[in-house]
Amino acid sequence: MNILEKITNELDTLSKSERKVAEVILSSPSTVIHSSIAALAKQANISEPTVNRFCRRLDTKGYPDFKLHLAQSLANGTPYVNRHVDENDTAEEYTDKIFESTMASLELARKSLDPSLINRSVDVLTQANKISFFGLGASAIVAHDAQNKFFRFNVPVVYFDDILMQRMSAINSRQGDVVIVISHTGRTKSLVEVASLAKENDATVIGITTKDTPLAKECSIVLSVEVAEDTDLYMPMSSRIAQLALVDVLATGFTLRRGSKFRDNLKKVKDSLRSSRFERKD
Amino acid sequence: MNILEKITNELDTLSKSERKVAEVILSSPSTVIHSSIAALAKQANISEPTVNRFCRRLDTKGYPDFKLHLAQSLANGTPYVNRHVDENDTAEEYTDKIFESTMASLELARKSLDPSLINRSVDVLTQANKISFFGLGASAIVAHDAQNKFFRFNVPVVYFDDILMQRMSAINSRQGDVVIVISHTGRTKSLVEVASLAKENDATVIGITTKDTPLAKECSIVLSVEVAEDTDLYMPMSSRIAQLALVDVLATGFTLRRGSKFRDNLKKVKDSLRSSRFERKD
DNA sequence: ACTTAAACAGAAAATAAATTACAGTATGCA
DNA sequence: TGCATACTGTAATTTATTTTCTGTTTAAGT
Repeated sequence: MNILEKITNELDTLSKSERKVAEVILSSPSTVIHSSIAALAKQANISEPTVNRFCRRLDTKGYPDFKLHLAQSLANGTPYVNRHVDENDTAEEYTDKIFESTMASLELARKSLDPSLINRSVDVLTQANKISFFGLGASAIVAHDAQNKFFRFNVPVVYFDDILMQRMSAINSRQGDVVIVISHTGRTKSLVEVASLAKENDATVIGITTKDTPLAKECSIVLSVEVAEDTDLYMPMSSRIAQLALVDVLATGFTLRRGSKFRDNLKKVKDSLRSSRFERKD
Repeated sequence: MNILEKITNELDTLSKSERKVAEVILSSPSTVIHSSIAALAKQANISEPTVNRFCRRLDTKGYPDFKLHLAQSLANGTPYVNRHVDENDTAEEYTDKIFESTMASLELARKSLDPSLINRSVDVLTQANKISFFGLGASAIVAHDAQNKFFRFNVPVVYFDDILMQRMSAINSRQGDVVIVISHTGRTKSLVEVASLAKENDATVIGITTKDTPLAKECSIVLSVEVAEDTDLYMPMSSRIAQLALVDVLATGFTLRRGSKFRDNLKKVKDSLRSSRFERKD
């Protein structure tokens, strides 16, 4: 649908010169929609017919038609593509890029999720005797957040970001318990061990991780969250946000499954905070 | 903004022939974006220059530019809107809705941010002697995450989600210290007090919060993150994700400001984790 | 009702843009 | 090494858009 995504997807089927065109377009799509084919060709240092061939390869009728598609893709507020931050970006530029990349990652994550697995996870969670969330580093934050959410449901829930506590907790788990292990890489040794321990003790292990990883192998259910690599600045960025959104999904699924009476509970929890806050004047 | 609306609005300022053009366009805009100026002129039974004049009257540069605007208007308005989860949604439905709402919130948050304030915040952060992140509840997670990030920069950074520790830390702050206080509502009493204490002790207080709130009043810099209300299920959802994205922005700004040598540091931090992970086979 | 200026509309010319046809060059494979 | 296929660019062609200019209509003022 979105032509920018399409360009990104087909980058490797393009020829050398066509890729130059693609790069120019991806780097500043909004400029391109106001350029003639000649201007774009010059920008990319290639000839005009190459631009035309590029357009056709993307199943458009020609350059004007391509621009139309591009304009439509841009119209949706934003091109949600991963755009890399550049050394000389202004605050506005890097802010935009980060937000856009985050949105692009969420889009990708959503597509990679399997609803039937989410459904099964929610099943398992609603029937759990105890729910544990384990994560380390950036994923610890996600686990923490998950606890914060599920705690409101008045179900037994714990969260640990300490590997010893995680091990002890895993060893004490039993059938009917659900252990959710969160790790983007799926390769953190101690977490894989924890998952394995929990599994040996008959807990249901749900992994929020990347598929085909050592951790995924230890899980009863793998909720695989695909995320464009956060290579840029050596920090986990999009991965944890996608994981958090997934936690929201699970929590929402949980409340829906529990029915409407249950939701009154949530209101009570929320209302309990009132006295800790300054009143709103309006 | 939307050119179709604009045409409708300006119908009466148009001349007779131009109005014919307008009518043809309004009656089937999607055909028009694939028509040449000649085809459209013929359709409306007027001459080509008239179409051109019509386009200019709508503040476009000419016919091709007009088509671009039209195409954008036709593109599905806003793709990412807040869609409320419904009682009977399937897993797929509520997953999609939550992800989309999250993306919509990010979009909104991005628009509401003032780049110059981000720039100032980054300035202040790079020159800080000490950086502290404070939050409670869902915002504690954001503060925790922020610590996790800034810690990698090898700068003195602390995070507290305990109100006593926050108070003590705030009282011990001094000029040159930066205190970042995170609260979606901006009305949590103890956090407002902490901000106030820090301010009295000459720390620079940056608030990640909503504008025009008691907390915002206590801050030297307010990074206001606008978020569509999370009323649905009585849980903070989009707000914390937008805050996290903002933390990413600040962290990124920080590394950019510090220059390229500095980034080698980050790589070292990342590499230090290697031995804790299972090797990748590929 | 007539005059005059302004706005309007279209024909034709000029310009600009996009596409095609073709030819040279590179690339990979036998 | 030779052949075939796929790329790429130049130049020619076609198509599309814009400008200029001229005749016409419209409206305001006398």
